[in-house]
Amino acid sequence: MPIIAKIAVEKTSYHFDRLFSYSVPDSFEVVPGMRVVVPFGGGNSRRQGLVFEIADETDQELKDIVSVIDRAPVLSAQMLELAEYLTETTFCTYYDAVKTILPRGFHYEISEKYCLAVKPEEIDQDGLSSQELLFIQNLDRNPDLSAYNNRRIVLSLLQKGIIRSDESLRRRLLDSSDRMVRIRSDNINRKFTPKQQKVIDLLTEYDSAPVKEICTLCDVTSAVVTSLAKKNAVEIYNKEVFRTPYDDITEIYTDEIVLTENQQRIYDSLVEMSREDKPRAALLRGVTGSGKTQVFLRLIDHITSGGKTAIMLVPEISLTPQVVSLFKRRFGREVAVIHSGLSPGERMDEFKRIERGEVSIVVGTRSAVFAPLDNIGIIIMDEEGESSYKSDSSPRYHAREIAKFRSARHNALLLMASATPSIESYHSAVTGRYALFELDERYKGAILPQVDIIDLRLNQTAETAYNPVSDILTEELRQNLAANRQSILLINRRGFNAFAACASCMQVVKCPHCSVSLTYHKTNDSLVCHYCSYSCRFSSSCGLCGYDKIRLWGLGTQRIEDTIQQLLPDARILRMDADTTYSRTAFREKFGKFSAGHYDILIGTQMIAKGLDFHNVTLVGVLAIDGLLFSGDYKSSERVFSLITQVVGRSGRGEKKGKAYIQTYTPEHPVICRAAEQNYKEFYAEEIEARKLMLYPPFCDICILGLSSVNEEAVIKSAGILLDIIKNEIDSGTKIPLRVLGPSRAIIYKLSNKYRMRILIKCRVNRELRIFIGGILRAASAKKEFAKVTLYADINGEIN
DNA sequence: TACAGTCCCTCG
DNA sequence: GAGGGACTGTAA
Repeated sequence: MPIIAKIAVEKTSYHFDRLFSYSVPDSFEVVPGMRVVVPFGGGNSRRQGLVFEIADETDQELKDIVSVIDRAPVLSAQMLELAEYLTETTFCTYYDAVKTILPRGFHYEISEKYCLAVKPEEIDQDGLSSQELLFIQNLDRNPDLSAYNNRRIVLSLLQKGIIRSDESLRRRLLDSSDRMVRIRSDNINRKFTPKQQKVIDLLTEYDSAPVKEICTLCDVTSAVVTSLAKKNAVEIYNKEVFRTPYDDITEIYTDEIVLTENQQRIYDSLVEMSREDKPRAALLRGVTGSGKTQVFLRLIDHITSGGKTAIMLVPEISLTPQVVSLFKRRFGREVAVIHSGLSPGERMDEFKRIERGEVSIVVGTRSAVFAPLDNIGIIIMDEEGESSYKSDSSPRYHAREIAKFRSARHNALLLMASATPSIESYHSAVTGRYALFELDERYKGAILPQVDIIDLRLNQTAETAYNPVSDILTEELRQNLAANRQSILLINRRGFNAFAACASCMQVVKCPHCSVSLTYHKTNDSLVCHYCSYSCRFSSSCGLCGYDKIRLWGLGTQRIEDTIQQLLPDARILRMDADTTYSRTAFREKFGKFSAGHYDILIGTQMIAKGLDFHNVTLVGVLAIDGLLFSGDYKSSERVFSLITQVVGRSGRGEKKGKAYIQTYTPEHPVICRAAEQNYKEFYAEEIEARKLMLYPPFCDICILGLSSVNEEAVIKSAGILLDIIKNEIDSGTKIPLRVLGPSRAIIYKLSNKYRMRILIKCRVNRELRIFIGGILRAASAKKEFAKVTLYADINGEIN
């Protein structure tokens, strides 16, 4: 009975995706987790696939697997289970799930090339169309000719036997490898040429060696080794050389981590929880600077010395280089680092090191939650409320959900930590689903900064009323500068002015491709779209009314930099935003310089708010945060509270007490007030009431069905059809409780020339609901009206 | 009668 | 997303 393999096939679309069965020819050795090449669809085009299951029952005629890519599985049974979980919860195809888990470097690209199957003079020209003849002529000149655009011609020529396919797998990225040779002991008693014998002698001694080395030692060319390989006397293989990032750290610090009494108490309880050997979840809320990292290090020390492994998730590596180097310094080569800044090769190397069990600790961003570790004892998520843990492109997973799944499979402890946990997580903690731990004091006796609100409507004289930086804050900056201490100013908008508008007709200058206003950048005197990067020369004449009255309004980082420089000409100012700091290295370098005291004032967007310790910063100013409060998303309060708390937390981390000021036009806003008080519990109490009232998470889940298209009519029409499908499904007796809102325009209706609509469903996410949503997506995307429309489902993502 | 265009279905 | 079959309209 032929063996059949159930295979995830690449390049399928969601509405017909599933595991496809193929029969495995006897000559192939195939186990789950291996990648194979299979024929797919009517044209039997070659596709990659990954074997999920092997079964031996056979019900029907199946196509054969064409070839096997891997010699050993690239995904373990547990990782396959994880892939299945991803497809079910994020509505992606099986192969997309595989691609998400495997690093890019693993992906092959199948290129179908063709060559002539007969001699040119033997071609019967009369039997061919002019297009076919042209194809053959081009094939001669350009054998790489893509079959993609000429499918019909290719198929017809294949059928006539004039061309044949010359299939090859092209790997996007090759292993960094050395060609190695090893002896095959069963075959060494045959006769060899003198040169070959020399090689065999050397290899009997060393067993294996790099080809290069053998050739040098025996003074032969690699041809000798190759011919030995042909005789099956030796085997040539590739040795992988591992490139480890952050390898520059050589010294390992092993000194005892001293915990404060509170830290110790929490550590002890967490150790106790981890001993239970069943999945547990805990939330650690610790104010900025309370030394959560020390607790993490001790915990991981404990877990790994017990033979288990650990995953440490951080929101963004470039924002937290200190955490990484801390781990590297403590655990050395036991640590693998995974994040988006790695080259594909580096990523693949780290993946392999983890898979082979060469490391016991993985530190990384969102995708590190897929690290192929075995026997996981603990998963830690630092800054658990950060939005970067949620993927905003397919598959739209949340690292927290994946972490929960994995901790359940491994009976591991999941520890979430933050100064400002997400409302959902804190709710789970106070209602007892997670264990709750709190650290309300800063480490080493440092105290939280005193925070004052500056009401921009008051406190200003007539002349200074329109200054972007208030008199009080200016004076504080001056004093801090005089005292030789550093200051940080947060302004959540890059560029010089926030927008440009005509003073005559009051129209705001908008991006031609997006429904957002353009931001003025002084450096090149241009208006820039922060969403699609469109830019144009600034002109003061209004395109709509013709008057020469375009004026600039609002604040950006550049404007603040200019203003401060004028007010405090002696200050050394560093500006950090996406314009000045586009790379990881630029980021690290700038932070290093500021830390070393080369600058007095740091001005930046939210990228400066997180993670780092500056001991000489004693003043923080938050400018123009009001806009963020009204962004239309139910998470906006949470985001603003967290951002203010984090940036304010940069102040007074050393021995000197810190101060912070929040400039605002809405000083009575509860979120601003609670942030100024640094009172998370009160903020939570107010916010949870609002969520309950408005029926937002955690009191329900929100599923967004998003549609986008360059064709405005198509997107509006398909949104209507989507709503009909949902209504039909509900009428036909679905008992799932849910509320459907919309369709409505996305907050940014037009983005990069695509029109965007959405339908919002308030519901409770469970298996039944996911099947319901999956069914709707399948039903919709199979319809012709959706041909030009991109459709996706996102659960508890940002409402945009 | 031959074909191009279109709709719709399937993909193992 | 691509191929293929069935069906339809149209030119000769």
